[in-house]
Amino acid sequence: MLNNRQQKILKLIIDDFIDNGLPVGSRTISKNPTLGISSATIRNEMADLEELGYIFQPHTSAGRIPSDLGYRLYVDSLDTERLLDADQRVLIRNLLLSGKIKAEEIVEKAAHLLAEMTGLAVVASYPGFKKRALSNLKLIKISDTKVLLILVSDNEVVKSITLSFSGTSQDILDLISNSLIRNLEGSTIEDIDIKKISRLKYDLRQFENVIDYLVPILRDSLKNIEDDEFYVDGFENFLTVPEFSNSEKARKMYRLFEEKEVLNELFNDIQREGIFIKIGDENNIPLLNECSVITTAYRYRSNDLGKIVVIGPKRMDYRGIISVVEYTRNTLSDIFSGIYL
Amino acid sequence: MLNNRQQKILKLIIDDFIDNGLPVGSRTISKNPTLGISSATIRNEMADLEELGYIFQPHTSAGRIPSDLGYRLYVDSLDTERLLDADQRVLIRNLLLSGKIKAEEIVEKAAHLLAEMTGLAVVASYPGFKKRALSNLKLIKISDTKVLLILVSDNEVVKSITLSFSGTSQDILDLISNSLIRNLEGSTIEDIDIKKISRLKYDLRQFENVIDYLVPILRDSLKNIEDDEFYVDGFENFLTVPEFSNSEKARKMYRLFEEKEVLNELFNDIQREGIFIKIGDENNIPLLNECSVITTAYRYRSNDLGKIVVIGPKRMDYRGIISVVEYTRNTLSDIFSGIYL
DNA sequence: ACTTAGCACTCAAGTTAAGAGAGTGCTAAC
DNA sequence: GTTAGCACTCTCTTAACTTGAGTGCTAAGT
Repeated sequence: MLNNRQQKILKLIIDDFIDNGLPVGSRTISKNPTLGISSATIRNEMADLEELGYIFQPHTSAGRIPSDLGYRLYVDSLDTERLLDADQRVLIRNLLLSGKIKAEEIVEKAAHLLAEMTGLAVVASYPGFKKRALSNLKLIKISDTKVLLILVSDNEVVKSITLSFSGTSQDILDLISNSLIRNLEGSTIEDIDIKKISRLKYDLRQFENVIDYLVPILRDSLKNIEDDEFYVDGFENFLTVPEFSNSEKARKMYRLFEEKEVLNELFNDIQREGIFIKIGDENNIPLLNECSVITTAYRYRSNDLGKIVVIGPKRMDYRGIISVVEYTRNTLSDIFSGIYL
Repeated sequence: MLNNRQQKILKLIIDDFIDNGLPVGSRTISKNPTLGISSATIRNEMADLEELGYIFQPHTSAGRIPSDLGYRLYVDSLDTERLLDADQRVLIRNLLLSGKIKAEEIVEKAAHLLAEMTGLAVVASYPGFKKRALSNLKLIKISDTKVLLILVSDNEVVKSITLSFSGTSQDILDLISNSLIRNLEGSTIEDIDIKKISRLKYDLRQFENVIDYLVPILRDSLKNIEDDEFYVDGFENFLTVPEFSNSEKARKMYRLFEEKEVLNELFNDIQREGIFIKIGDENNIPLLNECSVITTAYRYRSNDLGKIVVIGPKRMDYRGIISVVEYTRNTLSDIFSGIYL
């Protein structure tokens, strides 16, 4: 489609625009020594590139700005191999490994780290909870009227739910907990149903009335468990992007990161481990049509995925960001595959 | 100090400025029928009010704007009795009582409600954890290498800490949990020390080596418990206040709400139940010297306080906001004193 | 001793005009 | 196919001018 020189010019235009944020003129490009052609020639090429839809002018007599299509070609032809230097690699790995015990905290930390290193907004998730098998469970008395139900999944996620449940001692709760986990262990959390819970009765006939009281409460609260936890970081970075410092847009953006459904929509698209980039209008969420969204997924143990989304203005340092995201993704996969233990 | 008419004029100026956000001129005030004096007279009075420091001009030939001192007098002489109508009272009470079991969720909800009703930023806290007595405790196995320590305080706050601790069965953890709670119950959480933990040994001689391994881990993790949990809501409201839509200020404000130390500083001033207002430079935190900060505390049971802070621009509807804050505070106090049970 | 009409004055904000600067497209020559 | 040259276009900045809201002060009225 594009000849070599056109590609080279397009790349120079986009590089310059990413650096400076101003429309790029023919003279600027012509100064590049590896090209050795005059601005007039560049103008001719630019006219062609514009006709093909890769760049456009914000107004007559202005330089050129890359279109979504232009960014697309640019991004697709980027070579990001081994860009990160050893220092940065060590930094990322050390920070992710430092002092965190809980898997979720590592993911949270990764989101923070990415936000800081890329200067963009980041959302990360930890593999879903409901589809995992239950590995432990405990009922803990917290007051005369309340009991805490703790659920532990086989990927070490812990969720707790407060139940309204009165007049039982911790001793009885311990017995019930033991019986429950014996009956439920290994079921996926979404598969726990009233039938399985009811098996309790056969174990603990002497507490039949307590259990009759507990079973519906348990069932209802299990229904309300949330699946994914999102870790959001770096929203503040949007406040300094000129494009978004407009107060109404900033407010909408803020809301975006607070709404679980939108985040879910964003995450549902991610099904594989590679790095995927959606530019401008390629995004399904209208609010993001001035943004680029970089997504990836890290492998959790062997068969589960955690997801990462990086959101920023279309004008971003794709090369640098892709390599940071990729290395962070790989490091998380490594950590969760256990190679650092 | 100020005669009746001056007070009346000052109030009119501030009311108008709060409504419109523009410097208030003498002609505007003179139109008020209850005053019946000409703009020239008002100008004279305004000159006096300015000399006394209650108002000032942003520039010569502009109308007047209230100074911090002016706002102070205005706020001190506000009468907020019974401003909230029955509908709003019912709304607040019902929302706070609806479907929430966990005390912390009620506080979180209250912060959200306040943010929505006032259009300002809100931070609320739940009574401190470390000074409370321990009421329950449980160790739960979450993987081969990790154990979750659950602590329940006598005010029903639950904290969990993940410990690196391997090679023990849930059965043994249950025994240890039982022994621990027997030895520690009633101690305040900050008073739990290695001496008290070590009593375990006498109870469970058969697991001495497990316990020797566990004790230092427990001690270290108890040190790292965080005291207060903050619920922040309504930051987004700052994005539409013209004064703060400046990107750098918005960013700083965002950071403010993320930094626990700053929030702690804000909360430490609150020691009593009444409504307190700090206007502009009355605030110790420099970033807030263009803001008014309204603080109050709700009573938790009989001897503990939870705190509420509302932050907005100095130009806010003090009357309305004070009454909403006050009613919410009272409702929380009522809920936690148990009168709705 | 207050109050008020009147007037000169000030300042911010909006409007207009001019000019500089960056960049383009096109043409004609190389 | 490339390039120098030139007329043209559009944004952005600056300065000058205008408008309008509001003030302070003075002098006359109550």
